[in-house]
Amino acid sequence: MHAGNEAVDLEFIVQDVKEGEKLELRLWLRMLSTTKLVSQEIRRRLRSEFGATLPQFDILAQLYRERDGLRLGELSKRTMVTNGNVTGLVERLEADGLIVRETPDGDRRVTVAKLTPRGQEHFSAMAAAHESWLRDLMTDVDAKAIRLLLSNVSDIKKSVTRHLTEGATEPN
Amino acid sequence: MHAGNEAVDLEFIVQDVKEGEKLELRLWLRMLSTTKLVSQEIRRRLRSEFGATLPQFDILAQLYRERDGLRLGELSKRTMVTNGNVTGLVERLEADGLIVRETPDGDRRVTVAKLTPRGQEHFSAMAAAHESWLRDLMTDVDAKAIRLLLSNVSDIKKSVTRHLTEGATEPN
DNA sequence: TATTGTTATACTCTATAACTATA
DNA sequence: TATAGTTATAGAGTATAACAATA
Repeated sequence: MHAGNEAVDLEFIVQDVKEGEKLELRLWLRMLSTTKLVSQEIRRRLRSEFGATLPQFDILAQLYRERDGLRLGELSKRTMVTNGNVTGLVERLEADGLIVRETPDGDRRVTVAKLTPRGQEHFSAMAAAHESWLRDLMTDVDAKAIRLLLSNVSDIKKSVTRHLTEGATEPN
Repeated sequence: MHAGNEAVDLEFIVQDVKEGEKLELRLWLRMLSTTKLVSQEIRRRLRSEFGATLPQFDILAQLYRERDGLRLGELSKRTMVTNGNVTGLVERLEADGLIVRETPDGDRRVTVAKLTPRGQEHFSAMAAAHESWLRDLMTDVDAKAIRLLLSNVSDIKKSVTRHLTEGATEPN
């Protein structure tokens, strides 16, 4: 796919320099395609085996770890889904009987969503399957690399978050 | 949020073991949330500054690097978008005057999509902006970590791909 | 007035399957 | 018969903004 042998060394150098200038871009594209690959598979399985979508799974996961439930605004922040769209997601999950909405005494503007017993059971099964899918898909990656990735991906997230929040609040 | 001090050590150990058993899951969740964070920002900027979506950007990027264009089936594979949906994406881009569809002589079933001159110009500007957004967002991550991530994320992708293709073809 | 959610809207993406034209 | 694309359909997600109820 590349040019003849005579030019290999030069090409290699040139390519290396070029790549060195776009490390962030290359990493992003690689993360994006990898995430897309895995997401599509996970979404497919969630739908066929549990009739759920990824955003729904995300909502349930948040509520599963908060037995007392979460206010919709908080749910919105944690899932990075806008308020208006959280309403729609929560409505579908409520229609499925997996969660309920309650208005606590004291502040009637507030709505708290929490899992029903059936929702807990259902999510528990989903989470177990989900975890085993991932273990299976990543089985060739050694634990050391995963630990490293965990920390490095966190660093990326921190960097991005910092730049986004700074940009929003107009820093010094 | 956690129990009293007496139980701390035990809890710590238990949690460590638990986490040790779910490294893949934790990594996936972290990658997913990071990707979502970045994607939302990139999508927002692509839309507001270029009136484009991420899947559209992806299509254009593929065509940009193949001056002679690509058959829609190939485009479908590379972007991980189904044939039918590629048709829709390509139609919108053609309506915007960024690409054209042509049927080569020889096999009239085939459709090749390629960038128009205007599409090349437009994408060139998008790609430059895109690259600088990412450099900016990831600016706090050092080059060494990025190089490491590049290789490790590749390993993940390979592992996932292997397991998906094996599963599909029923291996030995 | 500010906050919490809801409603409304318009688009795009996604998945699946049936279908047409060509080979 | 197999292949390349298209069409059709249904359902969700996403972003934005206007709105109602409550504080």
